[in-house]
Amino acid sequence: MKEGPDIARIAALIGEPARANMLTALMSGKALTATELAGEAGVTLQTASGHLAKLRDGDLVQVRKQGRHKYFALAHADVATTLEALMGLAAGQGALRTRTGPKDAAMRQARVCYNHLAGQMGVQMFGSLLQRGLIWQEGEALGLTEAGKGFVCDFGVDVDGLSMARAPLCRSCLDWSERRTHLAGSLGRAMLARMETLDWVRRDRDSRALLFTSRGSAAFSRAFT
Amino acid sequence: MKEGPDIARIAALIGEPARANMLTALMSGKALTATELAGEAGVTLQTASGHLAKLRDGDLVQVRKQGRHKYFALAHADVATTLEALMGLAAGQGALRTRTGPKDAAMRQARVCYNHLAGQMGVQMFGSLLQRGLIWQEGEALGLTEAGKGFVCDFGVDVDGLSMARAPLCRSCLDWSERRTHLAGSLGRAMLARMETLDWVRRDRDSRALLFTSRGSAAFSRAFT
DNA sequence: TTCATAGTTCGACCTTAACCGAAGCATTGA
DNA sequence: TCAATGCTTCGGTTAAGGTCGAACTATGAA
Repeated sequence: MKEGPDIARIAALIGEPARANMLTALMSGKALTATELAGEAGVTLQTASGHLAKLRDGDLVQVRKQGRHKYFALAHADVATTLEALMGLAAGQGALRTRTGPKDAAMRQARVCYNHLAGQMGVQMFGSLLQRGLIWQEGEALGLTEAGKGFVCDFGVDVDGLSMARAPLCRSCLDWSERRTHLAGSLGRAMLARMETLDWVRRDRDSRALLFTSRGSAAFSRAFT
Repeated sequence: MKEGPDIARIAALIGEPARANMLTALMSGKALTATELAGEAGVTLQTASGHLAKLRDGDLVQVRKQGRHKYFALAHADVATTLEALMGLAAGQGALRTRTGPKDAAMRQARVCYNHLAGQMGVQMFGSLLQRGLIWQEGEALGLTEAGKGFVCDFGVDVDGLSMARAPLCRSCLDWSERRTHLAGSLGRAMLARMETLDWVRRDRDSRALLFTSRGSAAFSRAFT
């Protein structure tokens, strides 16, 4: 009856609509201020403040103070993974919030997950890298091969700089729409950033969807067949 | 503000202590009656009945009627996966329900997850099978190689019978204590069942812990080095 | 200093839902 | 048919917690 970790505490934390909206918004990977999150959740600032304090207590979000702003972000990648798992369950039973909006298709094709590429394109990239022996996978563990290191360098990402940092280079993340793994970790983040620099892809103003430019779309399928 | 699947609905479903206890109990893979679940959750039968109806509505559990009993089980493996993810978060922040009990160590070493082997031993078995090329993994997809088929047959599991069924043979499942993948799916279930038949391992009466016999422990490490 | 903006705290409402007692079905067994 | 058991439904109570207005504390800018 009372074995294992206390699942109810954090599930309840996520299970409040206002807080769930905030967390969903933070899945974009961007750090948002309390006021912005209040807007996302559709509550007043006071209410949001209370919620954010609870999320903080529960170690689901992380705060950075900057001047008179407070920037909130997901505490770590595991939180994003868990949220995706929950989305998988919710989507599986066809319980999309309202009707599936026009953005839904775009979201499934490509979107930002925490800070890396997810959706069909994300899964495609992951599969391509794996098949060509540029990354290896063993259980949950994931890494870049020597060949992969070369490839990523050519792509324009500073691998050595990334591997110096203490954050894991490669991480796997389960896609809620595709139910497949895609590439997360600091490399996943860097790859997406690089694609944005190359103007392959642009972020949608007010959703997590990613819009590939026609040039980017062609280049992407050439690079990750 | 309202994009993506409705995460709050099911998180709230899980986020009620009584319901969370029931779901945790069902992680054992055993189907339990309403009365048993009421006991697990520490509520009266009426209350439990209400909770179970909600879990049913939310497609988290599955019911089978048998005589005047109603047997409840997790709806599908994805639910178990999500629960494990939540446990990972909860355990990560050191929020074990009470103090870590005496059973905690045993649980981490070996326990039943839905219906297959989890914990250190589960991860060890998975790693061994993968390294010896008996199973292959690509993204979330997982399968048995030809060599693996032979191995499993020798072990005493009827592979052909399993592959006839429509349930997936191999599935990966993330371990909350080890943070690594272990083997789920009908094969994972059959492997555990076989080990029980061989009396390598016995189930703890009232927890998810698995207790290896001394003979079984030796045989296990010989089989899955 | 004075004003404006970002965020927190307090207090009072109010909705929601968990809870159990009691009565009601349904299935089984005598 | 009658009793026993397993589960569900109903009603009323209670507790928890989300909500916002208003007052308060920072930080920054004029």
